[in-house]
Amino acid sequence: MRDVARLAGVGIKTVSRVINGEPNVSPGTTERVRRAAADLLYEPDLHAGNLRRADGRSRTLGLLVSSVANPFAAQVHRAIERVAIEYGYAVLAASLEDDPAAELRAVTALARRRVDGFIVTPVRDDQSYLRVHVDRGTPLVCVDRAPRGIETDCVVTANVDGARDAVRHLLSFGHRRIAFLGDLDRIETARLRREGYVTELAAAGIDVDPALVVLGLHDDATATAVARRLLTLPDPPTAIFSSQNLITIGTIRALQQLGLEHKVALVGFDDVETGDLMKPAITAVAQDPDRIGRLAAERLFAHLDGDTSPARQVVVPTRLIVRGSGEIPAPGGAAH
Amino acid sequence: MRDVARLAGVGIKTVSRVINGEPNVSPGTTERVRRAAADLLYEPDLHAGNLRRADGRSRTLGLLVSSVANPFAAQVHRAIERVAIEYGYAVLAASLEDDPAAELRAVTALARRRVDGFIVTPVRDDQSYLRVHVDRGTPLVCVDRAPRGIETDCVVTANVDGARDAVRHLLSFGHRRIAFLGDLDRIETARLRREGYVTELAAAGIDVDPALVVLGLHDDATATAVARRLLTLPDPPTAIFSSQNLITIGTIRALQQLGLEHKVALVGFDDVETGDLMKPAITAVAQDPDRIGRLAAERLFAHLDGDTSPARQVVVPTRLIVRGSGEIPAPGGAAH
DNA sequence: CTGAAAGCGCTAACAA
DNA sequence: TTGTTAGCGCTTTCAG
Repeated sequence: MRDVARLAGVGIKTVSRVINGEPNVSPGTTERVRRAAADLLYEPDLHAGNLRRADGRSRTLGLLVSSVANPFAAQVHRAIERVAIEYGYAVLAASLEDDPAAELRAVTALARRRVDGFIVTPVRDDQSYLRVHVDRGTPLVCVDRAPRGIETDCVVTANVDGARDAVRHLLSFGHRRIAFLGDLDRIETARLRREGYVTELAAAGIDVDPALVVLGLHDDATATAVARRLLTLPDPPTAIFSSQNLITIGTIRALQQLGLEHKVALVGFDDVETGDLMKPAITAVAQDPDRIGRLAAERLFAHLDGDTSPARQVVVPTRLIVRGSGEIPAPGGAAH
Repeated sequence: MRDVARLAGVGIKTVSRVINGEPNVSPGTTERVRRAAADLLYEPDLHAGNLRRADGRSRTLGLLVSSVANPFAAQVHRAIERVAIEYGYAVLAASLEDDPAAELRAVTALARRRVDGFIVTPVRDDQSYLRVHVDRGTPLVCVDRAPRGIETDCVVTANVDGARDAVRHLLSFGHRRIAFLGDLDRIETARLRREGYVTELAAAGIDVDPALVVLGLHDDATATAVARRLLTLPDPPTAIFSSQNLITIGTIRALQQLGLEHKVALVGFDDVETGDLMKPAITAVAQDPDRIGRLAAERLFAHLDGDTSPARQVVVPTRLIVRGSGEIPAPGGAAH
């Protein structure tokens, strides 16, 4: 910057003014400074400026997700990035892979890089440790899962309602024996979807058969094995509600292996891309990652802009996509 | 930091030493400083330190990809992140959406944040503008596409060979009329895959029928329309090579709509997730995003560690996944 | 083993 | 409209 000032024949502060578009610089001077900066390929150091700048903003925000490679998280990420760019922000993203220790490490790493705000998918039992950062003026918005131990804005999918929709849909095709294949129960979304399943069955006056409920699934291979076991039970389910993408894929594989894909109904939570290309096409409860990401980012920037309204939870509705696999009627069961 | 020093009853430099794990601090002092830092919830400011630190490293690297939401790019991203974490690095990612202007904007945004290195998927015709950064000591590695106008390390998929494999596979099932559905020709990977298609046909003594080659496809809806048109030609192709994920999906849809999915062979470049669940299951030339990302990151850190070996291009081989759609023989054609 | 002083690149506050 | 001085939080250098 000093070099630019020297080359332009001005003081260093004038360069600063031009760089930051501050007023009270004559057009001629502005032009000379610009030219000098271009000649020297000068690139201002944002972080150096922040050290002294009144707002001290790094114009960078931190995002913690399950994995940047997870399609749902990646779409949320993209939506956040779109909003961030509008505000001149860059995004530092970190993958947690559902590891509580990783959550802590990532927050520290981002805090040391002085991100202006956090968007976090909670993994730990307790997010109260984040209060320090919020109190210091680094706002926090949670996505996909509600935080615990701290009151903060949060944007989540309508997990319970979505699951109820799925189960109600299956019930309407006469199913009474509906299996539930769920993820690790310590994951909030998994718990809520199971809750929706139980609630909707109860509302229909059906007792949950524990033999048809399997939790703790986390990958498609295990899901396939479990689905195969359920489907070869003496009294098998006539329909399956799979509560997560990989589980749905594993279940489809099991159905195909047993030649049951046109006999046993299936509704998955979280849409399977290319689900419309399978036979039968997959009926699914689709989430709206784009909207979730956008809303989360907007809440974050609202806080950065000084909004101090109380914490609120935004619930983004799901959409049932009817494509075939969920409309297979129960054998001998009541019609639609 | 001053507060921590005061609370611990030591000088500010001693705090710095403890924080950075420098030697020559007595265990007792170290402990007092640690405790004071914990009490005050002190979090060192990485950027402030870099201002004076000899290596001036922000321990942050910049990644430019087509889109963080693109499954291929997201997997590359995750692989890079894994290596980055080993080195104590965080990743600033930006989506370019194949927009040349976005490439420039993103590089500037990251340069101002003083990333220590760039991993870039080139979009523009020319990357020579990046030489400034390289000369200043910010290494650059390109992924997925080769850079132009600058010599730098680069990790890419074996596009030509992969395409040749696909076409050779189809030829071996007696096909002579093989259609090519390609992306925008200005995208390097699209061009190379077409080149592989042309080369392999030529090697088999077959002239390319221009009516069977369609370029400029970028989404599945257009691909569906184009595939339908080709398949309803008076003299339609007996096999299709689709050169990109979305195009493959669009082509499958067209085949299904026309009831031709078991009649016309299909091989796609870039594996379709859940391709094994379709009927027929989709034969594909799979890329290896994990390896690509890992290798790119390793090259970058090698440079950061002082490696000054000349620029080299690393080509990551593809793998043909045989699943069914690619093994449909040509009608009346020679057998396998 | 420890601390004081200088300065990294920049902006705030003020003076000219 | 412009420049000067101080200082952001930290590390370097060097003296104890």
